[in-house]
Amino acid sequence: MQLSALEIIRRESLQKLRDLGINPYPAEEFKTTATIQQITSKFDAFEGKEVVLAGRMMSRRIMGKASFAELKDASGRMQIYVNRDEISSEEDPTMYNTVFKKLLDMGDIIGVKGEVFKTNVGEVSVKVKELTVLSKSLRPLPVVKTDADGKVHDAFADNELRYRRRYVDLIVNDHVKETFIKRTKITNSMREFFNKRGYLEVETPVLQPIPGGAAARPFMTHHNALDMPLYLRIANELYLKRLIVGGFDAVYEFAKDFRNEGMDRTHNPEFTVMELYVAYKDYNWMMDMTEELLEKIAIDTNGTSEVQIGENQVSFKAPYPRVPILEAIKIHTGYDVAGMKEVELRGVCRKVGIEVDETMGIGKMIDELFGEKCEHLYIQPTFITDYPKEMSPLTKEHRTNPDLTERFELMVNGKELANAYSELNDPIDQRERFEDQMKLSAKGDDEAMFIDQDFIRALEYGMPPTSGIGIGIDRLVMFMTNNASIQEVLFFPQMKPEKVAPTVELNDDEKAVFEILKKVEKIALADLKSQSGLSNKKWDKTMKGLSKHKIAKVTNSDEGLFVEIV
RNA sequence: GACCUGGUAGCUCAGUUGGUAGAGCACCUCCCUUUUAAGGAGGUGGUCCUGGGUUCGAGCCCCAGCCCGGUCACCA
Repeated sequence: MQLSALEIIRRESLQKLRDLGINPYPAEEFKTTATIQQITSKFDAFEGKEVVLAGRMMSRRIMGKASFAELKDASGRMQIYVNRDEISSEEDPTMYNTVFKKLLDMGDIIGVKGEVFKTNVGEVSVKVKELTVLSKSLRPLPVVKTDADGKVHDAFADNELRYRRRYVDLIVNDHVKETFIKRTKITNSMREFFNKRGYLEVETPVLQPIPGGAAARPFMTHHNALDMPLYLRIANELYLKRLIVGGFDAVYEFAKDFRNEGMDRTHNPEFTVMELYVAYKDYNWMMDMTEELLEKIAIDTNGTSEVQIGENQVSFKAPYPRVPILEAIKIHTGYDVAGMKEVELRGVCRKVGIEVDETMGIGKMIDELFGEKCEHLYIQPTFITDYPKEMSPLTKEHRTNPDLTERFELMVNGKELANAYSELNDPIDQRERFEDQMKLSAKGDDEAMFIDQDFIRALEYGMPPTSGIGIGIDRLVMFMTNNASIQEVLFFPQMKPEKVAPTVELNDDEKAVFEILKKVEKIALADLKSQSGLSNKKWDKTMKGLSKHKIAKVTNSDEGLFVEIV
C-alpha cells in the first residue's frame, strides 16, 4: 500500500504513542457527563462546573504553552482550552509538549475532563485538566474553515468523494448530517401519525417470485437451494393487500424497492416508498388524510408548513386543490380530450408537439399530454385525479365514469410525490386488467405487469373496499430538506466501483530496461535509450518510473549523462 | 444509451502559443499562556485519471477508455 507523507507521519505518531505507554485504541468505556450541545445552549448552568466530553478534534491553534482546539461530538462543536500546566507540569510536560502538540492530529478522537468557562473573547470553552486518547486517526481529513462572517472556505464539495466517503462528508459538513437527521424526523413523524390511528406497521417479502404491484424492470436473482429465480421487489402493494384480505384494517410499510432502470438525480436503483392500505376507505378519504399528514410532517420537520424548495415557496398547509387529469389537460392545452377516440387523441398530441406512434394507446397519450404540458406547472401541492383506466390496472373503476379510475397523484414542485387509489377489489375485473397488461406485454411493452394468480385468489376470498397510497420517501425528504438530488438524501447512493489502486510493481518496459542495466550496471544514457528501443515518451515514462522506485538513477558528469543501478 | 463540463499535492483550486509543475490551507522544524479562517520564520510534499499517438519536448494538442457532475432519452 502506497502511503502519503501525511499518513506515514501519523503512523509514526501512533507508534510513538504506544512507546509512551498510551494505547491509541483503548477498550475501556469512556463515561461522558455532558454533550456539547447541552453546554453551549445552557452555559449558565455549566459555568465553573466540571464536565467530561468525548469527540473528534477538528482543528487546533497552538500558541506555545497554551492551545485551543475544536471538539466535535454528535451534538455539536465547541472549543477546548489546553494548557501545559493543566494537563501536565513544567517538570514533566510530556502530555502537553509531546502527546498533545506532536502526536495528536486533527481528526483524532479524544476525551477531555475539565471546567466550563468563557474566554476573554467570549467563547464558551472547556479548560482541559485531563486528556485521553480514544482513537488515533491515520488519514488526514479535508480542512474546512469558516471565517468570522460564517463564510466557508475550501469546502469539501467534490460530489464523487462526498458520496464515496460519506463518513468524511458527515464529519466535515454539518449541514449534511442535518439532512439525514431530518430524514429520520420525517419517517418518525409518519409513524407517529399512523400508530396513533392504530395502523399496523408490517414487513413483507423483498424477494418475490413474481415482481408485482408496479410496472418496472426488476433486479433478478437466484435461490440456490430451491433452484428458482427470485426478483427484488419493485413494490409491495400486492402483499399489503393480501394482509387487508387477511383481516387487518390498516397496514403500512416503509419499503425499500428496487428498479433496474436508469439513474439520474431523482432516481436511485434502490429507494424507499411508504405504502399504506386502509379498509373501508376510498380515494377521497385518502386525499383528506394525505394533506393532513403532509402538513404535520412539514411542521414536525421544519417547524412550519411553508417550505422553500429551490426557487419556490411551497405551502403544505391543508387542504390542497383537486384537479381531474382531463381538466388539467383542458386548462393547460386548451383541448378537451374527454371521450376522445384513439385517432382524435393522436391528432391532439401532434398539434401540441408531442411525438406519438401507433403503439400508444389512449392511456399512454393522456399520460404524455399531462407529463409534457401540465405536470411541471403544479408547484403547490395538488391532487391530480381520475386517471384513464388503461394506465391503472390495480385501480377501481370510477364510480361515475367507466373510462376512468379512482386514482390520484399528488404533485408538488412539479413532481409526483404520491400515488393512491380506491383499490380494485373485484377479482374478475382484476383478472381482466392483468390480461390486458399481458396483451401490452405481447405488443412489446417490457414493463407491463405479470399476472399474480395467488393475488387474484386472495381477492376471490374477498377484500373489503380499501384505499391505498404510496409516498416516495426519498422525494419527500428532498422536498422537506430542499435538496435537488436524491444522492443528497441517501447515505450511500449507488455509484460505479472505484478504480482499483494501481500496482507499484514494474511494468514491462521498466523490467526490460532493468534487465539491460543489470548486465552493465552503468551505461551512457543515449546507449541505453537506443538499446531499449523505446519511443521518446515511453523512454521518459520508463526512466521516471525506475528512478521513482529507486532502482536506477541518472548521473550527470563531465563525460555526459549516465544511468546506473542504485 | 447520446451530448456537454470536469479529473493537477491530504483538501480547495491556478497553470500563459507546448519549454524544469504553482498558491492557500493542511503537514514538518522553530517562536508564542485566553486564540478563533490565530500569528511570525523556514521547509517537505505530485503515477498532472489511464493507455496510445503527434513532437526535440505534452498537465496543455490528437485518438481510445475510466470516473464524477449536468442536459436529454428512458422511467406509472
